[in-house]
Amino acid sequence: MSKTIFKIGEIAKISGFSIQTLRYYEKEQLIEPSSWTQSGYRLYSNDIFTTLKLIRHLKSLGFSLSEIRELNNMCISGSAYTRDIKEKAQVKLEQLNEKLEILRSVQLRLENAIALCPGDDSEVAVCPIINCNEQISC
Amino acid sequence: MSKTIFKIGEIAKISGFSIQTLRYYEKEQLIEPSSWTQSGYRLYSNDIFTTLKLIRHLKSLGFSLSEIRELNNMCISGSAYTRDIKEKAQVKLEQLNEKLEILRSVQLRLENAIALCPGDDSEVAVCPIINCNEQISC
DNA sequence: CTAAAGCCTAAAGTCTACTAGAGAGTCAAG
DNA sequence: CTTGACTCTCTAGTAGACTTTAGGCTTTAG
Repeated sequence: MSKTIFKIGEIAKISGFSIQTLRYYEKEQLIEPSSWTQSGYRLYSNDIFTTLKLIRHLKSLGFSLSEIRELNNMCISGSAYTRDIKEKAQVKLEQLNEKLEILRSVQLRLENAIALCPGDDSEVAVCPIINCNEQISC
Repeated sequence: MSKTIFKIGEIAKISGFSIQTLRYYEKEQLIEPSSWTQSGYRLYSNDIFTTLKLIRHLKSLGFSLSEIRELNNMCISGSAYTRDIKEKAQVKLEQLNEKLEILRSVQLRLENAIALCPGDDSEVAVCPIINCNEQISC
C-alpha cells in the first residue's frame, strides 16, 4: 500500500509543480485538496496526480489554463463525449496553424534579409535587415 | 519643399502609430522629439519617419522593442557594421526556429490525438486528447 | 522546549506592448 | 472671448501564468 495522503510540499516535490503554482491552480479552480487539516493545511489524495498529469498534458498540447479548466470540468461532470473534446481540439489546432503560418512568414523574411546582408565591415546603410525595401516585403 | 515640423497628432496620423504609442516609444527610448515648444508640445522633424519605419520593419521581423532600441542605437551611434546586425538577426532567427520547432511538435501531437479521437458519443475515457499515453509522447 | 522546516493568506510584482482615463494647459478660428 | 480640437503628465488597467513578499501559525526533530 502506498501513501494516500499528502501535504502540498510533497505534491510539489513529486509532481514538479511548485507549491505556489499548485495554490494558483487551486485559485483558478483547476484542482482542489481532498480535505483540510483542522489547522488549515491542504491534504491531497492520490487522485490529484491524475489531474496534474492531465493539466501537464493539455498544457503541452497548447491549451490555456481556462481551456484546461473547462475540459477538466466537462470530464469530471461526465457531461462530455469525445465529440465535444475533439471539437475543442480542432479549434485549438486551427489557432495553432494560424500562429504557425505567421511565424513561418516572419522566418522567411528574416532568412531573406540575413541572406542579403553582407555581414562584414560594410555600413549598416546597405543592410536589408535594417533597411526595408520592397524585395523583402515591408 | 514639404513640411518639416510636425506635432505628435500629425505624426500619428501619417505613421499609423497612435499618439499613446508614440509617447510610449519615447518613454522606452526608441524615439525622441527633435524639439519642444515653450508650452511643452513635442515637435518632430521628418527624420522621425525613418525611425518609425525602422521600428515597424524590425517589429515585423520579430524583434522586441528593447532589441529594436539596441539595434537603432547601434545604427545611430555609427558603431555598427552589417556584421553586428547580421549576428543579432541570426540569434533572432535561431530563437524563432526553436519556437517553430516546439509549435510544430505540438501541432503534430495535437493532430495525432485528434486523429485517434473517435469524436462521437463515446466516453472521454477513451479520448487520446484527454488521456495521455506513450503513443502520443506525453 | 526550542529551532527549523513547513504551511497559511492576501496582496503585490513580473513581463510585453500597449490602451484608456483624469484633469489641466494650449492654440486657432470665428 | 469662447469654443473645440489638440496636447500635456501621471496613473492605472489589460492578458496569462505565474512568482515574490510579508507576516504569522503549525508541525516535527532533537
